[in-house]
Amino acid sequence: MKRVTLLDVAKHAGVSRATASLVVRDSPLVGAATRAKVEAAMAELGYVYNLGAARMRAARSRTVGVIIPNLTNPFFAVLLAGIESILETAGLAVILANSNENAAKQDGFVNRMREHGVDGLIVCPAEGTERRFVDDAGKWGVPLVQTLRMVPETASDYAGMDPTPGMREAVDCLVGFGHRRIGYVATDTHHSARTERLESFHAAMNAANLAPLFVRPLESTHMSARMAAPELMSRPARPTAIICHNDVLGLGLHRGLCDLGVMPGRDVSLVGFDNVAEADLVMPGLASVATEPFVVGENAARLLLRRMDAPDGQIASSIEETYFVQRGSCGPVRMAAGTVPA
Amino acid sequence: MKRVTLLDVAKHAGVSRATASLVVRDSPLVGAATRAKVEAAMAELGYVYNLGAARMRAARSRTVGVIIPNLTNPFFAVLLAGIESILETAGLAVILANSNENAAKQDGFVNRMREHGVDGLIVCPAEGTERRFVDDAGKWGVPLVQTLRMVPETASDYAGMDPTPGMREAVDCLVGFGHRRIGYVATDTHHSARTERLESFHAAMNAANLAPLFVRPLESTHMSARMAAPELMSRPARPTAIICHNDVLGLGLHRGLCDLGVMPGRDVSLVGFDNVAEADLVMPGLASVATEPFVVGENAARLLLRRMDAPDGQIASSIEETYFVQRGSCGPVRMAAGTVPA
DNA sequence: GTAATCATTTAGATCGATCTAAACGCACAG
DNA sequence: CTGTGCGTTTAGATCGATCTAAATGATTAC
Repeated sequence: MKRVTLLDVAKHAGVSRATASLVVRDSPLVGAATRAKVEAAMAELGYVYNLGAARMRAARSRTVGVIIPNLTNPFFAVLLAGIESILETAGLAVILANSNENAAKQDGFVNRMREHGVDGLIVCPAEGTERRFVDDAGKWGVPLVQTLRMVPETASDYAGMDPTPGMREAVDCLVGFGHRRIGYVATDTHHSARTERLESFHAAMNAANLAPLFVRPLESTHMSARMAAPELMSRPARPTAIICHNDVLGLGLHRGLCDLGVMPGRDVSLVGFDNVAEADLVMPGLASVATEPFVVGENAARLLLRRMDAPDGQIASSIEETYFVQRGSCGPVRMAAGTVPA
Repeated sequence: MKRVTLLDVAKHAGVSRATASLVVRDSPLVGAATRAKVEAAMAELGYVYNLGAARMRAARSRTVGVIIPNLTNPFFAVLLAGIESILETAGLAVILANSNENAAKQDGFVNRMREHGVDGLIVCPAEGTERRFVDDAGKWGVPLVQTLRMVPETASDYAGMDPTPGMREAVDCLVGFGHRRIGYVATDTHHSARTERLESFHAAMNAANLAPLFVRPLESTHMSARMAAPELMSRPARPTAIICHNDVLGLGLHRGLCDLGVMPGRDVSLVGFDNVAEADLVMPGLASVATEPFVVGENAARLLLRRMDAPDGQIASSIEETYFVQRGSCGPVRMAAGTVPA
């Protein structure tokens, strides 16, 4: 029992192989009667289209490579879900790879994907990705969309978000509550998203005529933030409010503060970033700057589709706005409980 | 500027196309000197292997299809990460699809993956998947591994976990704390994982000579569990402990109880399932039955590799144990605060 | 010196689709 | 009746690898 090929279908339907090929490709050239005959034959024989063979002759493989730095972070998982939903609708299969923030591994994946003949690439670049990475894709003629992070000094389509408005609202809210000693907890990995958020923090502080109390880099895990809480709170100039680069850090710190008996929103105000589902579950709720990773993913996929359509079109980008979601973890500054006077 | 083919490489290295082909496939038949020459030529010309062409002649496509019911659930995302890590090491690319718990969509994906000529399939079957689904895969000769869920009355390799020991420990812990009125919150989707956990709950209760106080199905979201808290606590026979089918429900309920001023671990004991990272962040920590989705994913991938190696080998399965992680959300039963005497 | 063995290498057919360019059938104008 | 145009269909070459089976050359055996 051999594989059913297009030739078998053609014979069974009494047409030529070429005609059968036109039918599977939904060509308008073929007559309605013939199409019906061929489709019947396909159903009867249980024909399965062979994309591998197709891709050899045609250029397209109906396949897109997606490289994500860390699948276990729900934020990226949701981004991926957004990407997948759009590509799926467009009839494109997603070839997935997890770079684990490893640029070398990422290079390997791109090679593998070239071997697979992907029609395009969506990448959230791992830390330390070099310019060459993006340039090469251009040289090879593989449409590339960067998402959430952008390799410095590179030009490609980009789907991301703008932390500025949300950060501004967050700082304004804190300032409105009387906070003046505001610290920032960053990640210890360096990429454009880190820079972007940190810069928007500086800008917002500037606009409020304040200087950041500190910028503290931490490994982006719940545990490291939780462990860092005592150190952050025992500084000589104790912060009255802290903004975190993401909710992983925000939630970890939330718990770390609770461990110390320091109540977020009462004893110190706390703001996260990403507004993950869990931010609304802790007590008090973690205020957070909201972004929609699913939508960013959709945008990235749409940019890629456009690029595949017009490889030489103008470079485009799509930036999602952010906004501040206030919850119990932000409250008025308290002079009383053990705080150092301003 | 045309694509570099194996023939170009062969010419450049002064060997035949066949020899070059042997080199790219790491065949032991080729001499060391020749191999070096060819590899140099490949590097020099910037040759990229064309998997599409290869797969046409050979059987393999170095590609595996993975279908997950819901990417936005971190539990599945981690499962996927585990699968990816093993397949990646084996040099297999992952073609990803998100069924969204939709069996019809899932059928579509399998077709698409057949078109792509995947060498195997790892599926966590969507709710309502029919027997036919698994049988078809067998008929088509596509190696299939089911994971976390198993379509009833089907035979295939399977990587899952056994809730029994963890559930037993959880119930024993609660009973040890004096609890006798124990309720269970299930999902409203029906699949083998739901049944398995519910049955292990019944078994554990039975072993403790207790009857379940109630079994309440809920949509598997934080919000639905949070909203259900008042109803659960205002029942005529008020539970002193509740076990939840997963941590999404557990965390949602945790928050819902806090909203009511009912303190988990003091006023009511609460147990979740999956032990997601966030279970340790809420206050008090959510006790949970732990499973390692990453490991289950790895197991699934390894089973598939074995199956691809030996298509006619014995059907195998790999079951991860579970264990109970006690945290603040479980504590001694309190007769005082508004509880109905046993 | 010839034959047999072994490790390498190769020519040519082949996988299953798509492409190109030409052919076909039919209608209609001249 | 021939020629032109249009919508449909087709033969045959082609994509880039792998397979089979045979050829090659070096080494050892007799």
